[in-house]
Order: sequence, then structure tokens, then C-alpha cells
Amino acid sequence: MAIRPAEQLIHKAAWLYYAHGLRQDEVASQLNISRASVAMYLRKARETGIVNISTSTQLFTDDVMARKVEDAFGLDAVWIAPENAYLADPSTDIAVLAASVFLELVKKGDRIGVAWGRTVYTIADIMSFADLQDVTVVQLCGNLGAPYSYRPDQCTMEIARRLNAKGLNFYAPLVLSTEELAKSLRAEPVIRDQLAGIANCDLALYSVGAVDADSHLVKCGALSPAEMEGLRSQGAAGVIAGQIIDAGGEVLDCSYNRRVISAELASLRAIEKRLMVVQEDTKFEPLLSAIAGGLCTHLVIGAHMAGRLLQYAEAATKKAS
Amino acid sequence: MAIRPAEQLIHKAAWLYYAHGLRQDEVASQLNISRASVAMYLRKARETGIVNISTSTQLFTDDVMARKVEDAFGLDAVWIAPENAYLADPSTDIAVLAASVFLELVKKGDRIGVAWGRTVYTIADIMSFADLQDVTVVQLCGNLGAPYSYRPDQCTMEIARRLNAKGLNFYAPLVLSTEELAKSLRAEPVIRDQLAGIANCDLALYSVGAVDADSHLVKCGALSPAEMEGLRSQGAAGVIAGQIIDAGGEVLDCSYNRRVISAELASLRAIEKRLMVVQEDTKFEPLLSAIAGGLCTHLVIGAHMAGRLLQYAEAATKKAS
DNA sequence: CACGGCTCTCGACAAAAGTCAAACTTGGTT
DNA sequence: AACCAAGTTTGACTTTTGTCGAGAGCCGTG
Repeated sequence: MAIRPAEQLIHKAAWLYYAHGLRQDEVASQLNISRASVAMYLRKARETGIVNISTSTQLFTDDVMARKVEDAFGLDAVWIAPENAYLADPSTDIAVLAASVFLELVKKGDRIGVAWGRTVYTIADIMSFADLQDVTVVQLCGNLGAPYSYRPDQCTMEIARRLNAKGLNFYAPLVLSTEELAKSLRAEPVIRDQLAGIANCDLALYSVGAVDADSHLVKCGALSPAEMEGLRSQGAAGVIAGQIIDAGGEVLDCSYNRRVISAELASLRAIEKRLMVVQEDTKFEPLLSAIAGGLCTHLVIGAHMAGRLLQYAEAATKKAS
Repeated sequence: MAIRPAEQLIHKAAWLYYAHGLRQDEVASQLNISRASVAMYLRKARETGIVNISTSTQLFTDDVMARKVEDAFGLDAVWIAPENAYLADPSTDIAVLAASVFLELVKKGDRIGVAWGRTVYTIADIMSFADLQDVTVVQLCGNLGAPYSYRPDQCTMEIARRLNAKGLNFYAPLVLSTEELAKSLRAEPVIRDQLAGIANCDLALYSVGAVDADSHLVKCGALSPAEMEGLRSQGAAGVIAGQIIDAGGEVLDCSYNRRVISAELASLRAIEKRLMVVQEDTKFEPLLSAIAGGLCTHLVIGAHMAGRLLQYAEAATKKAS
């Protein structure tokens, strides 16, 4: 047979099975191979995104609560994962939902900005494969040598791999020891171009971090617990793409932020669809800050978090009136 | 579209099964129903487009021949169904491919123009269900009381049903007995609006008809075999949305055309993506005319037809040089 | 309130799909 | 040429899924 018999065969088998609706044994006899091979080809077809199986996420936006959150915070779309109604682990449910929503939002030819964190990596990990043409996945912030598998570059590459897209990594550390060095590095053509390209993204995927000792920034050694505490008293409210933001969703004026190589918030806000996913209930204040700062247009959260947001919004309206 | 309790269950089952990857018995115990019910719900979910299973049509555009046809005729994209390599009935293969391509081209919020004919109805009939929001399917030409099931309004409605979209029918006959009456009818607000709306479509789906006694126009009594023959000698080369076109793909100047209520070719050309599907090998000349008239940007054909097109293109280039 | 007609649900069986170790290619290396 | 490693392919077996008729609930009607 020709150059790549495997890929051709996978495609043909998938076509006959999924598009024409033949049974596996019928496909097998058509292609003169055993049914076992057909089964294997079909698995590969699903794994490589030659066939796409997607379920509508309508149910989760049609929710009354989701509508209320949209209205209360002026968001474009909100998806709410019903907590403990379905599965043992609610955070998995949020990630599965987020992955589906993400795939629904991506279009051919898109440029996608991806941040990092446990949430983002979990999403990447459970996301099904797709065969999107001309998609580029860009890393939103510098790297951090984390002892975990959710380093910024890994998040980017894994998502790129799943989408069959091109991954554009950031070859710089997230945080440097002096402001001087950070400034010089940001001026480097390679880095400058990458930073400039972020505003051209069509879609961003990120979560928001909490300002506490459990933060990845602390765990990965970018900040000490004491420093974190200090930033907190200076008004730090959350972490976005490795940067500390205040309660209004603006970059906090501090030495740490000046030493960071990451996407400017203005660039992030220039991205049309900003998909934020929050799994942990403890991230309530960080999420509020991110929303206040206009860093999120599309939101995926759990039912409990949604309840807290609505409660907060109601209280705010009452106070105002 | 209020979600009924049954729909909720279908959605939940589909979500657990397809998104979370649980087995049917696991889903059953989660939802406290029998596995048999789960299986039934899942079938319904597939039938209503709550879950989408689509296979990439890449293979058919990646083909060398498809590329050549694209280049030779200046088309945006060409898909070629390999003939007799796969199944007994090659025309089914073309229709299955066309349906997949069509679903790949449709986007949320699109407005889609649909003509009529056996080809179009076959495509509608085998097309899988989808849950596209805010899609409108508009009928491109007036109606014809055909003794078959592929009347213009049926084609439109069936496709609308499959996509879960709104169907906009044409409440006028395709052809009238006098030019006067056709003119008055075209001026009617209802009709005028519909005709005007055609140019706003994002995607059109049609085939091209042959100018012979087998044509639907003859079979449905719009024209007699003798009239058809007469038109042929006047330069008729094909039929598009009920109108007769000449070899250059322009409307033929004849009484029949002046009595027809259908989309103006200029409106059709204003549609960004014009997907033409041709099953029969005998429609070679009609297809050439349609291409010449710029009525087709995306094309789905069989391998044999592709061969003839290339042969023709080569001959034309040789003659020119 | 009993009766058909209706849809929804379930259990049991049949059909189809998934899996795995072993046999077999294939392409490169000693 | 012989050998090895990586990757396919297969038959036999197990698990999962599809289907169908029976039964259960539900409602409007005579």
C-alpha cells in the first residue's frame, strides 16, 4: 500500500462506521481486515479527533441560576455544573464541562491563549481530541519549574496536542530576581513578539489563583508564604496568569509583579472570549476580582460558587438601593 | 423551547455517558433508572442532536484530485467521493459526504438557503441531527406540486428539522402561467421580503439539474418534454433552483424563466459559501455551466465526475496555449 | 370507576463492541 | 544474513450495548 496506509485506513474505517452507519464486521469485510482491527482503528480515530463526539452544553447554560449570574455580573455566558447531583467528585464535573465548553467555543483558524494551573491542566487532561485546522495555542505567561505536571508550557502543549494545533511556548521564566532583568527580557524580540501576539487571540482559557500559602506561586517557590501574606495585606486579591491582581482586577503595584514575564491585562481584555474556569470554592474573592477587572466574559463554575455569587450580587444591590 | 423533564433526563444521561465516559450501567445507577432506559435515552440524544458525532471530511479534500479541481476551476474547496471503492451505491456515498460537509460548514446563527431536487432531499434524509441555535433555513425558490417527496418546501423543512432550526418556506408556486402574474406575485411583500432575504444567507445548498426529459421540471409538469427540447436548442444548459441557465451560467432569456418565482442568481452569488452537490454523471454540462456562472464555491462530486472535469480543464488549457 | 389507548420502564436475551496475548510484519542494526 | 524492537493484525474470549415484548403508570372518556 501507499505511504501511510494506517492513517488512510483509520479514516476509511471511521467514515464507513460513523458516517455510513455500518457495523464493525461490515466495515471489516469492506476493508478486508479483521473486526478487531476495525475496533482498534475506531479507537484511534476517536483519539486523534478524526471523529468528534460532542455533547451539547445547553443544559448548563439554560439553567435559571446561570442566567441570573450572567445578568448580575454582565457576563456573556455562564455554565453551572450541578454539584454532587451527578458524580462523586464535583471538581471533575466542572473540568469536564469546561472542556466541552472550550471545544464548543474554539473555531477553525483561532488563536488561543492558555494560562496554567491545576484547573487548566485538569481540563487539558480530560479534554477529548479534535482535528482543528490552523489553530495556534499560545502560552500566556513565562515558565515556572514546578514539581507538578501543570507547568505553563505543559498546559499549552497538552492542549495544542489535543486540538492537533500548533503550540507556541514562552521561553522565559515566569518571575526573575530583579526588575531590571525582567525589563530587559521583555524587550527581547522573541519575548516581545510573543507578548504582543497575545492581544490577537480569539479565545483565552484560564483560572484564577488564590492569594494564600497554598497558591502555586508559593508551592513552586516563586514567593515565600510570608511574602504572599505581605502582598495580601497590600491588597492582593487573586492571581491571573502568574500576576497578582487587586480587588478591582488591576495589576497590584508591587515588586513581584514588576519582575514577572506575563501577558498584560490589557492584552487579555482585548481577547474577545475570555473563558474562566473556577473549581475551588475558596476562590470566591479572587473570582470576584477577576470579574471586576473585566478578565472574564465566559464563566464555568460549580453550583455552590454560583449561589455565593448571586448572594453577593443581591446584597450589593440591596445596599445600593 | 422549554425543557421538559424527559429532556432533562436525556441530557443528563448523554452527559454522563459521552462527556464523562461512564458505562451505561453506571449511568443507570446514577440516575436510578434501568440500563435499558439509558440506552433508549442515548439513542434519543443522538437523534435530537444533543450529542453530535461527526467525522472529519479531511480525507476527501486532501485528495490530490480534489486539489487539482480546486485549482483548475478556482473553487474554494472540493470534496471527492471515491467511487465504487467503498459501497455498492456510489450516489449514497456522495450524499453522505455532502451531508457531513454541509454540517461542517454550518455555524451557529447562520442563515442557509436550500434549493430542491432528489439530490438535496437525499442529503436531508441521511443527514444526522444537530442542535444548532439560531439557524434559519430558507427556501430558495417557489413550490412545485411534485408527486415525489422532494418538493422544495419539504427539502427546506426536513433540513430545518434536522438542524433544530427555523424553516422559512416560500408560499408561492415555482412557475406561473403568465409573466404578468409572476411579476405581480414577486412584488407581493411576503414574497419580496423572502427573495430579498436570500442574499443575506451565509450558506447555500443546491444541486444542478439537467436539461432533458428526465428533469424534475418535466416530471412535475412545469415544462413539457417538447418545451424542454426547445429551450435546449435556445441554449439551455442546466437548471438552478428552478431556473434555466445557459452555458455561461446566466439566466436564459425565455418566457419560462420570466414566469418563475425563485432566487435571482445575483442573490445566490452574494452568498459566501455556495455548496453544490452533483450525484449523477450525466450532469457534466450543467455543472460546467454552474461553475462558469460562479454559482458554486464548494463542490461535492464523485471520482468519475472529477476525472471528467479535469480532463475538460486540461483540454481547455492545451487549446489556449 | 372501569376501559381502552397512550407512553414510559424494565428484564431477559441477542447482537455488537472491546480486549488481550500470541503470531506476524516491517525496518533498521549488528 | 541474522536478529531485534516496534508496531500491526488476528482469533478467541469477555464485557457492554441494543432490542423487544411484557407490564406498569397515567389520563381522558363513556
